Amino acid sequence: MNDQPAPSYRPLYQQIKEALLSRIVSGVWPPGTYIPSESALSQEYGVSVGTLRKAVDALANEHVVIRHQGKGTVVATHDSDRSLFQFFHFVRFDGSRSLPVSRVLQRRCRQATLEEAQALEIEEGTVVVHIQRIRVLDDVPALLEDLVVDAKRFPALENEPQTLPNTLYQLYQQKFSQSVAKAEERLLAVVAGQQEQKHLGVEIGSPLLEVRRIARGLQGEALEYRVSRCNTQHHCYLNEL
Amino acid sequence: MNDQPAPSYRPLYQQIKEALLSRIVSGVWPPGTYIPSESALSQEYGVSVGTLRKAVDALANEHVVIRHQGKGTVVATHDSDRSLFQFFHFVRFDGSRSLPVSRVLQRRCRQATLEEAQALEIEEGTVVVHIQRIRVLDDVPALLEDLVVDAKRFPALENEPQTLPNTLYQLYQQKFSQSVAKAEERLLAVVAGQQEQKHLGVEIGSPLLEVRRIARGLQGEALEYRVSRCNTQHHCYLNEL
DNA sequence: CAGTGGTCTAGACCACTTA
DNA sequence: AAGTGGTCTAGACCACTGT
Repeated sequence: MNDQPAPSYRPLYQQIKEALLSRIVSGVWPPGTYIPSESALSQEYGVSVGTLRKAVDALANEHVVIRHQGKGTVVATHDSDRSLFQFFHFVRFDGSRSLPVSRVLQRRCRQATLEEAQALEIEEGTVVVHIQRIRVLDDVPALLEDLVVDAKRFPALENEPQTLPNTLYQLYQQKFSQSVAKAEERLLAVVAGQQEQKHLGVEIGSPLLEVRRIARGLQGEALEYRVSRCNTQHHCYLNEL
Repeated sequence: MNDQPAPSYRPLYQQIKEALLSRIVSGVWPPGTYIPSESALSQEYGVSVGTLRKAVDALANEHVVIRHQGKGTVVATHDSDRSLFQFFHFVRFDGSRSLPVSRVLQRRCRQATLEEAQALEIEEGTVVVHIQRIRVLDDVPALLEDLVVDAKRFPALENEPQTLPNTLYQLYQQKFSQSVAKAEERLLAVVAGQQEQKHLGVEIGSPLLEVRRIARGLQGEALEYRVSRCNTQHHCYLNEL
């Protein structure tokens, strides 16, 4: 997405942005910690405050850090209110948000299918952790989700405590040091099968909204491939352009 | 969306941003024209170049203007490549874009339904122009679109030349001085009916992706309400987060 | 070459948070 | 009151576009 086309000239603030990012990625500044003040950082890097600000601005725009006037700049966590809905677009028809409740149906290791391998940019047959869950919105079982992650990147995820947190990305961040920073979603319409009939309470053949998401880390690595099938009788997917 | 909560303090660059915007809205700087240089504007408003830049930056971020290094800053038009795909999210499954070709099926004036009136923020029964068309992607009739606009805002739209341009928003801008700046889309899954069977060549009861879009002008006024039903056999809706 | 936007500087002051 | 990010200034220089 942010491909620089053979730069030949690289603005200072971009170099500093990457320097800061590498300190976040490497774990020097874990999520939730306040990074040094702008004046301190500008001195450390030997640049003006204005230039350093542009670097931090860029990170703030990508939700990697969050600024708080008077307090400081914190590395973003997936429990901060703001970040919660960057990846969750299902709302009531009037546009109001509703918090999902999750129930895990299945959790096991297996080999990646071709589709999953391509999405995760790994070899077909690589061992992945597969989790299936339903998500309840306003007491309606609205989504049936299947997601896979590379087992090497998330060791022993299948043995995590029985009650997985509602926001899985928080778990990825806290237990596996993997922060989801962006994602691509492909949406299409499909028909409900037996599984959806059973878990979502819809009739076989009824239309569902399918969302295929590739979630990516701070440096664009594919972390998770997720397929959600949603009953859009009571909720819809909202996108603002 | 950009609601300021009783500011009590209003940064200079925001005031200037609105001053610039009002000159665009009022037609002093129509779409496609280059606005004065940053130094000229900074002198006119009696602020520093840096402050004026922040104002223009804000407009550029909202795609109201487009900067061109070495040339100047131009008021955005709907034919500029960049702006074309802000509102068109249908792609092939590999993510590559494909240009739509449109064919108008119907065009007439009638009274707004309740749903349309609410979307357009007008009274139920107000006269609207209703256009129905199909859009072909890669030689596949992929979308069936129904859209309505307030007839008062778009006088005699129903009498426009038989061959409406492919990008309607370009027409809105050139003939009616209405620039679409942002939009909200609600996505859900529906089943195909007779109309979709006839025009999209899908079977009755097969699943379709329905997109309900409210397109808004530079100041947030609802300009158009559009419902698209898409056959997602060969294309999908792509969203990057 | 002149003119544009893009980067960078050094410093002042303001608004907000915390102690 | 001290420290943070947010605004604003005035000016220098760089990269890109036209003529």
